[in-house]
Amino acid sequence: MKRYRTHTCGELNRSHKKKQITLSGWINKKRDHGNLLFVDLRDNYGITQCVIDKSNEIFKQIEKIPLETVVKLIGVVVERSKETVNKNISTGEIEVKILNIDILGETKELPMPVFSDQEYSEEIRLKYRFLDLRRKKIHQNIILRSKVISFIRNEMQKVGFLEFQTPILTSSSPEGARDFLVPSRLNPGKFYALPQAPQQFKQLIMVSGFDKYFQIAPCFRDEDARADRSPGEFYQLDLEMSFVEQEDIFDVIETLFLKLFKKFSNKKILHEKFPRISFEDAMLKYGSDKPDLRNPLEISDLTSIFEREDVKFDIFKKLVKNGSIVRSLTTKNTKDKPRSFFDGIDKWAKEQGSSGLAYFTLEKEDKVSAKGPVGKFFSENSLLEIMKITKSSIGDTVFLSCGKKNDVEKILSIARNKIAEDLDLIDNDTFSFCWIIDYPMFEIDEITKKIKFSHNPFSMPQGELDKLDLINPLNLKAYQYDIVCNGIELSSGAIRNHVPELMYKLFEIAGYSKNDVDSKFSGMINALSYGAPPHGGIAPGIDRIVMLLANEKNIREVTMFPMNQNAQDLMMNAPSKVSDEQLKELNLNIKKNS
RNA sequence: GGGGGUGUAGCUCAGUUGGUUAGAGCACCUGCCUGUCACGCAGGGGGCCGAGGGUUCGAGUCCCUUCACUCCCGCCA
Repeated sequence: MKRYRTHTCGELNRSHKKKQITLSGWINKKRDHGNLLFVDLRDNYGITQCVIDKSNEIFKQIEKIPLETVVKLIGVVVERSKETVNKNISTGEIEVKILNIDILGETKELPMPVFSDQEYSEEIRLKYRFLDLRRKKIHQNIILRSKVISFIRNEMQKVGFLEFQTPILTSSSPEGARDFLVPSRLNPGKFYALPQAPQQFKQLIMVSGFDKYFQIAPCFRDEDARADRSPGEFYQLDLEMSFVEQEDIFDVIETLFLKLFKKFSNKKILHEKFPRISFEDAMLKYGSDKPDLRNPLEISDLTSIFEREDVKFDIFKKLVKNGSIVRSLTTKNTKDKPRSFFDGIDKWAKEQGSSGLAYFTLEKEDKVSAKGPVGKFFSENSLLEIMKITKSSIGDTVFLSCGKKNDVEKILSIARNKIAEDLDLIDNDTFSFCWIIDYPMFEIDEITKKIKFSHNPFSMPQGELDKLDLINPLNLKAYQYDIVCNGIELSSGAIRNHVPELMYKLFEIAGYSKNDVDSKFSGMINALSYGAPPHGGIAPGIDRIVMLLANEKNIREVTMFPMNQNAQDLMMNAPSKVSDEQLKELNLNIKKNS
């Protein structure tokens, strides 16, 4: 006989009846009828109802055992009568008549209940994460995460990818996010950085001839948290392939994601061949490079309408003359919505810091007209043109935003989400994937007005390498792509620049001298000079994939031991002060008053 | 760094216009109850109303400051 258990709490059924068994687990819930006591015993695998009555001399003792005590009990499996079967649990056909019980682990009074589905404050959940993790929903989420990662590993290995580990202590890089730094004891005054991603290493793996690499890679970025962004650390399915073009990477990911999302979710997948949308189109039609394609609303450019003589909307016309643009969102068949609906959206837009959204609804009696506060400014011909551009019809409403391009894109992007939500246009039972492609290589930094890399400095520019227009670098597009699902950016990737001479030129445009590149990216630039294969890759975020599959809005719900928003681990008390001896060894002084 | 929300019993929350001794459910303790599965019933203990200051005859409630948690903006190649 095994010491702690013969079965788990999730496996007993009618076939075990009359058997004497041993179970170990936590007391999830008690229902005390005075002379009859039900005890729900829980472990990782499920819940088993155990029962004892006063005829047993240990009845009084068991009555007093608090919830969440760990016990071992010996009992006999009894089939339940039909009326008392519980269909909600896997063991609901039977119960266990308790013969004896041993307490294995006592509990203090609980800071939070485990059996309840109630929501609790993050503070208490994170401090007592080990209790929180016993709760059903998050327990299942973490198991899902484990299964997802195993599945990915297995699939990647099946198609010939090799899994490698890359260093955790590496060097700081000037591009990208803030680094986490680790002082070096043996090299006083010098620091390691934790990798923001194994970017240079995975390219070096390609130069080393391994052809296809992947890793479930921890990534560290010292930036502020969001609901879908852990402070500090997160995981990527990091992968890189040699001798490939963009579409080869897309194939690998589409195949993997279709299998993965079909296996772990029942939701529909909107397009099995993920649409490719250029960055430019995405910014025009959705105002964002991470569009939610479940949302049918689209944006159109109506700037030219406000250059017409027969349009009298003078405020917008004047702004357009001075370089502003006008874009619109059309909602289908909203003519019967109350005035308060439209004004509510305008008010909301103003709260978001924009100048608001003008709107009119298309009508037709004898001729086409526009109803609404600004409707009178539009001639019939201009309305017909608007209908053509926006693909709208009579009964639809056109919302207008006028301003600088960035501002218009921004407000219409969030208005698109807001209006779709208000009108309930989003099918929550769907995954909508798409690729955003053709990112510009460079962009203008709004603050410094200098040219900087818009995405990844190691990306390969598009076009014949000897004909690249380096004079007008803002026109350069890169083999750089994002994959988006339901409006969530899952990953960026790129075909890499494996030509050192070109790399120097591109970095020069972004303001890095040859010496800068040689010293900051020494490992990689050096390697590219010794026969580097064309290569590319991508790195989808594991946490966000699991969030989508678990239908969770917060990354902490799929992370076993997350930090809070201030990047503190309330359970382990990290970060913490260290001793003077430790500091001395590392040659560090802490500034006073800080 | 900036903006919003929340903070009352171990936990989840209610608390009216500023007015007696701050309530409920769960948990905990006592008692009753042999078919519950969020069991039920009766009773009990448990409160620096996040902290500090102010207004007032009187503050959980109004004002100021501050702290914690959270959401968002900035940031995240």
